[in-house]
Amino acid sequence: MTEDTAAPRRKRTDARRNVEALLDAAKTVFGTSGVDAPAKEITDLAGVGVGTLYRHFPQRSDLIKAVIEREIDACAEAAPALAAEHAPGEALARWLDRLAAFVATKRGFAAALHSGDPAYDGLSGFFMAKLGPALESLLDSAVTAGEIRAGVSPQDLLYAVAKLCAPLPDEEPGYGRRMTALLVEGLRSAGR
Amino acid sequence: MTEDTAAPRRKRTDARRNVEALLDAAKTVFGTSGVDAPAKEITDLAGVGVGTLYRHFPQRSDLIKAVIEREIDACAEAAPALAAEHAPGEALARWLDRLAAFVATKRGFAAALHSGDPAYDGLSGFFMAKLGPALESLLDSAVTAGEIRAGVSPQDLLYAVAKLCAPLPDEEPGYGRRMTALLVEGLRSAGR
DNA sequence: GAACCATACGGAAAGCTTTTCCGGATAAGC
DNA sequence: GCTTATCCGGAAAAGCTTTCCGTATGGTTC
Repeated sequence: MTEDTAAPRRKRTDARRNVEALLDAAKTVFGTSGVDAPAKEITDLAGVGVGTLYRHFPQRSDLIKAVIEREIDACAEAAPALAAEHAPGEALARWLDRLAAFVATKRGFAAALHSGDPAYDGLSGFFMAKLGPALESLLDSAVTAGEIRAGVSPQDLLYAVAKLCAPLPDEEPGYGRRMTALLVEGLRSAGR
Repeated sequence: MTEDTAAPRRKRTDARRNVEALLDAAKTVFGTSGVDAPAKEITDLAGVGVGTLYRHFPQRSDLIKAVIEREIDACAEAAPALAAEHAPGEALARWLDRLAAFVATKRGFAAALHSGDPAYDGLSGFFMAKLGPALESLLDSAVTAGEIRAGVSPQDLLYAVAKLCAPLPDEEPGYGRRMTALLVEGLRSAGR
């Protein structure tokens, strides 16, 4: 039903450029001032008017979603490279570490996920859809190589890491990683 | 340094009544419309003007914090009763279940905790301060009774349950509890 | 390379929410 | 009952997101 053959027109270049500029600016601002930073700050950094922001991202949450989805994509895309460069078990460990770092660093991600705002309902689905296959492939390889016990669901592991590594105000550093390790330990023993 | 002896005057009764009404109304509204519900909705339900709300809770987040802290208190206070009525291991299990239910049910709690807003910085500290001792006592009893292995830090366990049970949009029901069980499993095996 | 027009831009204004302010009310103490 | 510190209520201020629309501009066509 999608008519990709009859593409009527290409999107204007300035429009595409502005979208990129907005995403870049938003990523920066979210990093420095948090996801609650006023939209003005983002448009100023991007050198663009507010109207332009809302043309491309009708709601504020759309921009946040887009920034996060971009980073999830980057995380998923890191898997093949790791699989090619390292032994299966090592590749899995490194990827999980990258995931943990992403979740721990991007405070806005945890905030959006737990906000309860319906606008972000699709986010955890996207997270799962993109990262699930990536993790599954790494997991399968590790299991096949006998470096990891079978019986671990990629879905469960993904959520668990995402949740455990979400940063809390005054928690000791390294908590997320420690707990993740403990969880994997549990999964191994639970695997019988 | 606190001069509780020289209490100059008692807080007016209507003031205290309004604070209670506001907390009750807020709890209800947060439950039905979420923590992002407009303040107006709360003051209307409490039968009070906005000015009154802001007199007692200078910032919106103060009200949210107060509601959450109230529930944390209730959770902590449930521990002694459970300890009195059940065997140590059972009491621990039931209390953890209550904690899990609290975290899973009160979406606003997870949202506040992960929001990144400095206004909620003290919240995880309060959570730990109130619930840590409660859990520690239950844990100690269970360990002493030989029903639970030693080597589990109350702090780690508390945070882990809080994080794992925080609800995500489309996650399967029971995930939090399943993961918590897995984690305890891991802690047991890690206890050597 | 000029003219046309669909598409995109910018920023002013509207719409909501939170937060402040202050004249008027009312418990508490005498 | 009178006094006074404290509190109440809601109107106004402030701040943010979102809408709107006249203007500008990239793409296409001749």
